[in-house]
Amino acid sequence: MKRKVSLKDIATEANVSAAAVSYVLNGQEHRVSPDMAHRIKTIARKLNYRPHHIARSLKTRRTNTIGLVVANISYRFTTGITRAIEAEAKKHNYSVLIGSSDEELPKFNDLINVLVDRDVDGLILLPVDQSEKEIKELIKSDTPFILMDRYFPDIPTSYIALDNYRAAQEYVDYLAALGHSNVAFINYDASMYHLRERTRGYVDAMKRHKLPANAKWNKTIRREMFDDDMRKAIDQVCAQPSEKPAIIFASDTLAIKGIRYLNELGKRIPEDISVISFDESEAFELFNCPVTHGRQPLEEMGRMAVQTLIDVMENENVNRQVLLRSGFVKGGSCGER
Amino acid sequence: MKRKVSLKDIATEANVSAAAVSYVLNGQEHRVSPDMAHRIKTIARKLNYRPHHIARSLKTRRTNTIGLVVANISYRFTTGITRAIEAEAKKHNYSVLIGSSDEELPKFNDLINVLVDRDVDGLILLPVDQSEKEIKELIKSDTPFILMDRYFPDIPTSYIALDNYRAAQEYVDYLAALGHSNVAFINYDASMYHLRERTRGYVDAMKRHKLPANAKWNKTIRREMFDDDMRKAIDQVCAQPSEKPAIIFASDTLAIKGIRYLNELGKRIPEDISVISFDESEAFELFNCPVTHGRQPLEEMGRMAVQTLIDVMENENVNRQVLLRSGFVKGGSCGER
DNA sequence: TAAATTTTGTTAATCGATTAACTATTTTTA
DNA sequence: TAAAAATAGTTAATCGATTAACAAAATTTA
Repeated sequence: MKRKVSLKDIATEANVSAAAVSYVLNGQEHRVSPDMAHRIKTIARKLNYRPHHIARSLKTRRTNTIGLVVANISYRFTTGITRAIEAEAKKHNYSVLIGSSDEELPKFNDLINVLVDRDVDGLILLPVDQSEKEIKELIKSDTPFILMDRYFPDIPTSYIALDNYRAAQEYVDYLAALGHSNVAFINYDASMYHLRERTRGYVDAMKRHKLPANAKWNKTIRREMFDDDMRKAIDQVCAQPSEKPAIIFASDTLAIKGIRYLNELGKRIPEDISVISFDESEAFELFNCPVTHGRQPLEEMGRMAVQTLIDVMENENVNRQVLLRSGFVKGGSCGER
Repeated sequence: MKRKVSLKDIATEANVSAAAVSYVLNGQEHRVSPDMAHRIKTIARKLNYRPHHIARSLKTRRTNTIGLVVANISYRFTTGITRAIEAEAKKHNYSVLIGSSDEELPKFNDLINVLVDRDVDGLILLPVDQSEKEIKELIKSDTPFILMDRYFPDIPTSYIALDNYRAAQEYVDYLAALGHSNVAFINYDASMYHLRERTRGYVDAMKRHKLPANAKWNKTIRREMFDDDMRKAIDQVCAQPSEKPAIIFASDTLAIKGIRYLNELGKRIPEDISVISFDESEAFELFNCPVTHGRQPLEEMGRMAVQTLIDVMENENVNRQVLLRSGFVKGGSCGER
């Protein structure tokens, strides 16, 4: 690649010092005469000057880059949130470096190190299960960061997340209002707080409606026994000799697998069973019945994440916790129509 | 953030010059005595030295970063290829900066400029429709880059893509072998070469089988009239008073929309009509019939893309064109079983 | 009018690492 | 043993931009 035009080239051409050029090109015009400012800007444009970020960063200690560690690049949530974050970052003149932890702690750590090594100015993290220790280390290291989608209530960090507790309650309320009294909840058995909040919301809402939320209805799936556990859970829910049941799936992956098994069993949705999924999925597109599901306010999350991170970067003691309300898309999978 | 440990800190502590430290830490150990090399490495480890990429880049003019411009971050193809590229890039000690053009030419140009401004060492591009001019400019600018998935046969660039011509023929052959003689092809009307190759493959294969590939069967959809054109195309295909037809959709988005409309029409797949999709989609997951589709060799594409780009970066006159063979996943949407 | 202030610049150090060019010492070769 | 070569380092310039500190000239103030 050819060498680019440098500040000095402009300075030479304009017969002034490099400092003057730097001032003019960085909003410090008032330090030189209007004439000179104009001359420099004209020449810069003529030579098609592009500032050399690297050199600037070396001096300013800022790279105008933020690091984003997502849980898995192929989640639907990821693509949406990435897009929103990049858009907002661009507005503030930041680029985004993305890494995917694939939900694995070692990769998560690696990525943080790589990004910090690359001198990102700050980090937006979707922490993986069991990463509390790492997050605490990160606080100590003085690296500006915020958590997103997932967080640890006991660790005082800034975060932007969904109000999962509230969303879960709303789903139960919705099903209860439709006359359901047998509402199952199928969740991963992960220790992640945002997932536990979903279960807590379910349980509390069921109690409030005086409906059962015991082990018969409140199910967990181990990732390493995904298929088996899912089958067992659904078999048990369907075995209850009572009125038409409903299942709330705590994630899209759970919903897809669950609905597939319900299909295998010949259960019709919503005639034989109602279904709600916490997240949406492309897989619902061609399903014979539109699936009622939550909708994460991705744009808003992305926007707030970037804005909050910038605040944190600019002011060490910013500490902001945001819980956003989930949207709710009524399909037909609860027999709505 | 705290100041990091610098080369100089190590030099001071070890009582040697910074140059010596630099040599030792960059595989030039032979320039100093084993003793000293050992002492320096010990101290570097003790102080937890992390090289300052920015400073290094300023001097070496390399950032060890490659830029990737995808067509749309939410395509399934994108997530897969991104993952593959990042993995391979990491092996070669490169980071990846990603941008999404959303199939829009102005965004595509912007992104290239942003990435070049950020001093990426090279670019992997999925060019958008009508971007020939920009690609030619890029060649002139001496920026190392390769094209991926899409390319322009008249522009001498390196590229990694699918053999779309061949894949389309294979689908026709497959349908013909199943006894189909009415095979429709539904494609976008875009001018992009990789899409035209799909149509060309279809037409040539139909001719070879002495089957009709005229306007009745060979359909195009305008993006700006997507729904209308799709309905018309499918209505016409279904209106042909003849035996059971088949449709090959030239992309997953076309397939999803098409299958939805077939559903609306009450057409059963594969009883009333056979369907093949060029690309796979998550949306097929919950469809009542597994959809027969192509499968792009993502890992291989990503690997070859990074390797080729590195070759191009290291050696100006590398010019490599690679056409990979698509995979083929037989579902049941052609009445296979 | 003299002092103080503002305007309009410049100079030079600096960020952290790389590397060509050099020196001094030791070892090898002929 | 003298010359050549290898070994073991160091010095100092450099990458491109930023910015504190300075200085000369012009303008304002008292």
